[in-house]
Amino acid sequence: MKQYYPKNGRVILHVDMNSFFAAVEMAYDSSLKGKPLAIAGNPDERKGIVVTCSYEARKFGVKTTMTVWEAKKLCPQIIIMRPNFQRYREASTAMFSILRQYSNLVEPVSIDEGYIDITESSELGTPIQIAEKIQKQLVQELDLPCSIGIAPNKFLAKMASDMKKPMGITILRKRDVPDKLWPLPLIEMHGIGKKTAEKLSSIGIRKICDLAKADDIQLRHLLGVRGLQLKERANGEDKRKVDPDSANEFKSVGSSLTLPKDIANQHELLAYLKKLSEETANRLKKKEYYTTNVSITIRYKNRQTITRSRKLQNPIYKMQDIFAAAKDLFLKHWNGNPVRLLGVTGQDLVERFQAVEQLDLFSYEKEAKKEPLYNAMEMLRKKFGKHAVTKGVSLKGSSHRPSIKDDIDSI
DNA sequence: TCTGGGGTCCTAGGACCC
DNA sequence: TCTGGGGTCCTAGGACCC
Repeated sequence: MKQYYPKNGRVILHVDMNSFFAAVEMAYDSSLKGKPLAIAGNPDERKGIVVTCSYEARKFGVKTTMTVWEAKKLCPQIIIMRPNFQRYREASTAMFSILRQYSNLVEPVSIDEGYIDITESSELGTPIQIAEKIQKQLVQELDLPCSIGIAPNKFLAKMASDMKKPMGITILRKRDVPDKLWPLPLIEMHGIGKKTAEKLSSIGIRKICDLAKADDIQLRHLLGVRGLQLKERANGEDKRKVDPDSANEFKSVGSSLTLPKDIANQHELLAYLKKLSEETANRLKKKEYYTTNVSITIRYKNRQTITRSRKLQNPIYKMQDIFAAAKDLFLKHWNGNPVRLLGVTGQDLVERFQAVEQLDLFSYEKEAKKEPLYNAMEMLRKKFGKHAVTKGVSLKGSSHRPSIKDDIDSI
């Protein structure tokens, strides 16, 4: 049994739930089982797209991101449901708690997939036995199917889980790479999308084996450092660790909406912007984050999309503050044309307890503002270290901070 | 009858400081 | 008076993923 757990290697599983949203609905209502089912974000046939569909629907050619009307054309008897995110989150939580029975090192990647480092789990069986147990348990306890990849690193595990669906278990060892990975077209590789595949195709790189043997200088020129990283992956190398904490560390939180129709009326648009600010504020609150950068997205009728952002002097979390910043950006950058989509996002997040420290600094700073500047900075450095002064707050802007709070205008 | 909503990471240029 | 170059921050946009 020992040979499955090499001394210098790792054993990583990638668990990928099969057509997750549709499967959860089927587990919830067994009368849906065996039927073509699609989950679509918007019931409106014109803009609604398929988020997930059952394997029965896939037989008709229905695919993710297809519009609802296209799906209905291919499969007239298809059942369309709106997503029940609460239901999916609960199923996801239950799924990950099962995975954690097999190792502490579980890294959720999204609602329906994650990595498990089972290098230290040899007492539970061979990697294949563990994968089989997990698969069986997920079906027995949650009635949910999955595919599992087994490999010495995350990239290969991810590629492996994709190779057999649904309910597959695939091993991809380093020595399997030339036979199993290299023949695949580049677009199948995790991390390579349409644009990158096109770029690489222009220099004759079309399969993963071409990338594995590609010239470093040429790759760097074409794709920057990312190109070299992709080449490593194509050779089956990936040193990224399975990090159980990564899912808790948010970089941004936002909310966006494709409007029911294209809108050019400023008051209507501001009303939507306010709603989106509220949603963003609620989500920040739930996650216990403050934001120090507000960004807006405007997509016009012709799908041209711009993002505009503003770094703030102090962390904010209230809907009114977020809306004021978003409104300001919007009025400054909207060109007056009909808008298709609006979004509001908080970036450069700080955890609440850190944000409170920073807010304290601001009040402290106000008190100290009549003091010579170097003096105030000295005091802050003494209290919080250099990092807090240079990274967290800017003394320079304190005397004329944008009066966001005063800028609120009811609409 | 076209194409959602949630994210992450990377790059590049300009401003500014030393 | 003229000169270089490195480092960091901010902003905008692109590509990718589920």
